[in-house]
Amino acid sequence: MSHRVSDSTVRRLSQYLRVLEDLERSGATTVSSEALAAGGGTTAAQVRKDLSQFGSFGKRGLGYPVVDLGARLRSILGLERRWRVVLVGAGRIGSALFSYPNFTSRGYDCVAVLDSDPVKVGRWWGAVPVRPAEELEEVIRTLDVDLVIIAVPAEEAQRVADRVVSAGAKGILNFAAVALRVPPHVPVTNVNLVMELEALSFSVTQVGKDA
Amino acid sequence: MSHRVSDSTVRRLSQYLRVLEDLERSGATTVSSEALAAGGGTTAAQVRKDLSQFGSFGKRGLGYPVVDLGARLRSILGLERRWRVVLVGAGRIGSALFSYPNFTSRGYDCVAVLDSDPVKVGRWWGAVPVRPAEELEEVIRTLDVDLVIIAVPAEEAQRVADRVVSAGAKGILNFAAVALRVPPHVPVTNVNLVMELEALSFSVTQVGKDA
DNA sequence: TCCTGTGAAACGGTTCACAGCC
DNA sequence: GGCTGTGAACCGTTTCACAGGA
Repeated sequence: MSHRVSDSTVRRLSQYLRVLEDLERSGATTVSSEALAAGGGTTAAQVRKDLSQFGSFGKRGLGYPVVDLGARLRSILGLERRWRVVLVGAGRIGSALFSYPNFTSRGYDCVAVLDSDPVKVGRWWGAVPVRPAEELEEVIRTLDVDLVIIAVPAEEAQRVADRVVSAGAKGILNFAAVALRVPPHVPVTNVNLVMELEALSFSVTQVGKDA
Repeated sequence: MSHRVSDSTVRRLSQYLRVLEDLERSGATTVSSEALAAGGGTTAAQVRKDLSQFGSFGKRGLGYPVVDLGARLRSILGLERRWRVVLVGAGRIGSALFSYPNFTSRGYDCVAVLDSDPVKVGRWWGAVPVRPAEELEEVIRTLDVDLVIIAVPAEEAQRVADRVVSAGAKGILNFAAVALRVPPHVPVTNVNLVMELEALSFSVTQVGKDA
């Protein structure tokens, strides 16, 4: 069971978990692969393949136990522990992320915010003060940080990433529009809003180009 | 040249365009597939395959002309025109998107912001007032809206999407954590920040699980 | 009967390798 | 010589179809 799990599978697991949590609230005890597929925007066969990579949770003829499967997915996704997170770049994107109710409830704790703008330094973000960017390494080490969110302009992102890696953070969520170069033991997840918008305008441009 | 272009290809084109714009500013006239690959985080062969789907822009032995290729990519991605955009949900995510310098410079104009919270209605977002959510259809029709950004809680997202589709918008950028059901002629691009975070924590959990 | 688990087939995207043009 | 354009091989993912347990 230690083979490579694809990225798309993981995203779908996250989606299934959301559906399961809704079902938990509604009191359902079992769920079929078909129902999970409907809620997750995919197919029943896909759901079964995805889940079978991690074991056999379902009962044939019945479906999957809602609570057990939810717990298992949380365990697989690494949501059973809490993650200590630092935000670099005290802009709107970071603030958007922190305002998500799921951010804290899913186990992520923002332990520091940093910014290179002296005007922002010293202000408070909820319970956390904005610190100067120079303190990055110190913060990562002394606050035992796991994940770093990079939300700075593209030109600065690689420099931040280098410092983050050498200070020993375990993963990076990158909002800057550059491909970061980091060693393979530090996973990076990229989110690029402009790229998504452009993918959308491409799709819209394509619609009706097939008559 | 009218075959199906994959989603991943489009995202990469968007990345290449960014690299080309940097090169334009630095005055370079040609660029090799290898250089584009380095800036875009892929391989030279991938760059050539991607571009060859739309024609032959390069000169063998030389590379690609920076300015021409940039223009061509903008045309392919639908960035030669301006897009009229409405934001539904006057929260932080939308505000983050609008604060991106590239949002306006790449051709996106926010023509309206809507929210169901009476406290937010009437406030101004830059040059645009926040309007009540009921006006959605009217706004889409009278302001000739192309794209709608859905940034509302998951429970409300499908209802908003239905109204958006029936009012005739051409595409949706969805920040809500649900798979929207829409007819095939309305492209949807999903951005799910919590899912990205969970994909990251999964990857970090996996690192070192292979010894 | 119902629904999962899973090999096998089909599909699509990426990589390779080289022919062809500058 | 250098670098693009592209068929062919490769590889991972999705879909299919059915065996088998509740």
